[in-house]
Amino acid sequence: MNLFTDLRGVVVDALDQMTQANELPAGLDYANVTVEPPRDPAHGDMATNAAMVLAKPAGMKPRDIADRLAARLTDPRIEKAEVAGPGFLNLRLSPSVWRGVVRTALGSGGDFGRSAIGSDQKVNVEFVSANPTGPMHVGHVRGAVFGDALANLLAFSGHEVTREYYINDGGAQVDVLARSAYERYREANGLEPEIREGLYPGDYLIPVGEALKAKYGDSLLDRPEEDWLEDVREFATQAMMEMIRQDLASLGVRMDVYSSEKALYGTGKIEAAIERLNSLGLIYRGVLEPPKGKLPEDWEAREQMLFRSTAHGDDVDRPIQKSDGAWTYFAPDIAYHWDKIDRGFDQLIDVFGADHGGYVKRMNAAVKALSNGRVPLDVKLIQLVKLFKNGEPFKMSKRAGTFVTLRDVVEEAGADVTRFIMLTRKNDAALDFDFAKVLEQSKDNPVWYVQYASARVHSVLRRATEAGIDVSDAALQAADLTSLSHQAELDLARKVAEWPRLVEHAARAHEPHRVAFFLYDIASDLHSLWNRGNDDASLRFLQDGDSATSQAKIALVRAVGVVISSGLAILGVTPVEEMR
RNA sequence: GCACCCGUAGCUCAGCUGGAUAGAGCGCUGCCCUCCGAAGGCAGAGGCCAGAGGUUCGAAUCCUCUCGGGUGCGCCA
Repeated sequence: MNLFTDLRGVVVDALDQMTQANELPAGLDYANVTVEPPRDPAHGDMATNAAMVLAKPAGMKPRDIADRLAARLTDPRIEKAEVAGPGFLNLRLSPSVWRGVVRTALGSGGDFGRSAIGSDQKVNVEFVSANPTGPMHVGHVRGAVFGDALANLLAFSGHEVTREYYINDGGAQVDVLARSAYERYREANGLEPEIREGLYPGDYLIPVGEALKAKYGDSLLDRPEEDWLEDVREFATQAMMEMIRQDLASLGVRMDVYSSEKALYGTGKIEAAIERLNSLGLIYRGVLEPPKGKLPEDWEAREQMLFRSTAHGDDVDRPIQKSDGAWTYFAPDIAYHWDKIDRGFDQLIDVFGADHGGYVKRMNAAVKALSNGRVPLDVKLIQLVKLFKNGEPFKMSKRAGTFVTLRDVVEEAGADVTRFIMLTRKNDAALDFDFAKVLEQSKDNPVWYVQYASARVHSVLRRATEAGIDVSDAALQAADLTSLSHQAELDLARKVAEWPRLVEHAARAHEPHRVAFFLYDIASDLHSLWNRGNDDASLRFLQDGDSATSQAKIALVRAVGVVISSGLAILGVTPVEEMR
């Protein structure tokens, strides 16, 4: 329930009345009728496009429809309805509407803006899914923050959300991990490690080697690989996952489910998924055309098992078995997504790095086929983050195996700042992250600016309390708000009213960055009003000797604080109460 | 060669799934501190929304093509 949908209901009711009075033909489709705040506040508080949308199907002039619609809008909340421009109907709302919004925000506390658009919707958000071969690096951070914030946003809009991590522990890379760890194990036993080309050279495997020694002593030394590979792989993978879990925790991310790729092998799940596709006539043996442009040197035509993904919108069919009969990476992925469908999710979201863009169509095709078109899959591609320090590119030397880790970023910038900044860009746009800038205390830094607003809200509450004014939610809610009458104050209240609508739009679009931008906006409005108090004493939040008026203004400030807090909660950022 | 993403103010980016005169920050110009926090605020200049067609009451947004940038393209994951 929010103001905008309420008012749309009022407009639709009026349209129905017009239909009954034969002022409109029956059977019109209202789907495109909107009621939204106009960009230009001079046009009023709300505007509806009803007359323009209906003009053609009704065979009438827009302004005629608008005039009659205006006459039927008798809801007390609407003070004035006037036709403007090509046929917009601009609505001016009673100030009491905005005061009511303030009261609602205070009354529902942290739940203000919570929506039910996702009720009965089970959503699975798969994100991070970093290979368990090392600590998380900066490239994973953005995906982790995005996925977590999106999950928060969906939960806030009523969805039942599962956060899930897919562990790629079934491929060749975990064998490489095992061999790398084995060298560190030899090192722990006093031998010289041989970190050959292709192995993981990072220091983070040294403690794993030591732990292997603690567990196995010297019993694995000088044994052929087949004797130890499986055990060491299992051990090292678990160690890596423990490290990743800790990395995620340091960012404030907690997964609900960890799914293992390896666990799909040998259980018949992959075979079952492929058989399911086969029964749909989507599996065949064939030879793919050679890739155009960049032809691999050793390319030769080979027959393999293919998935007819072109039947569901892909450009070419995709191999699910290598020519030697082993599964490609795609096969367990199909099985995994089928498993998710099977677990009853109504909606799947995959958060991938942008380099997986070529994977989207085939995954969509697979999910469409497996779910019979029932379960939508939205793959969110996360563009890369470019690190800077004082404008200079922050280099990571891959050769040395010393990449910038998630831990480095969090230790340098802090989890809150990192999370907020990562969400100040649309997911599919590249993002610059400058360690110096994100910690800067200026308006150029959105985190700081929003936190500053949060601090100001608390500052007002503290000072009011010192002045003996009751600022409990109950008291503020009961306060007489009629003194909130200045346009600047009503504008801020209007901004508060937009919060529930923004949540719904952001949730539907799967775009948590909109929350960050909104917070910046409302923070800016609060700062602006605060500053007007410098010139116009009547706009100050604390009015000396007039606790009733003060309470009304504080109620507004507090309502802004409620929005900032719940917005930051969606982003996973802790609001500050004081600037230090 | 093909697919996907991107192209909006000098710079970095928003733009509410098609609405009215396209917005914000930085930078630039000019104002504002006996003032609840000036780590700020207010105002101004700055745009052919890459380009060309199309769809319609109406396009930065949808469609087609062109140009430019990024990513990806079987036997890696």
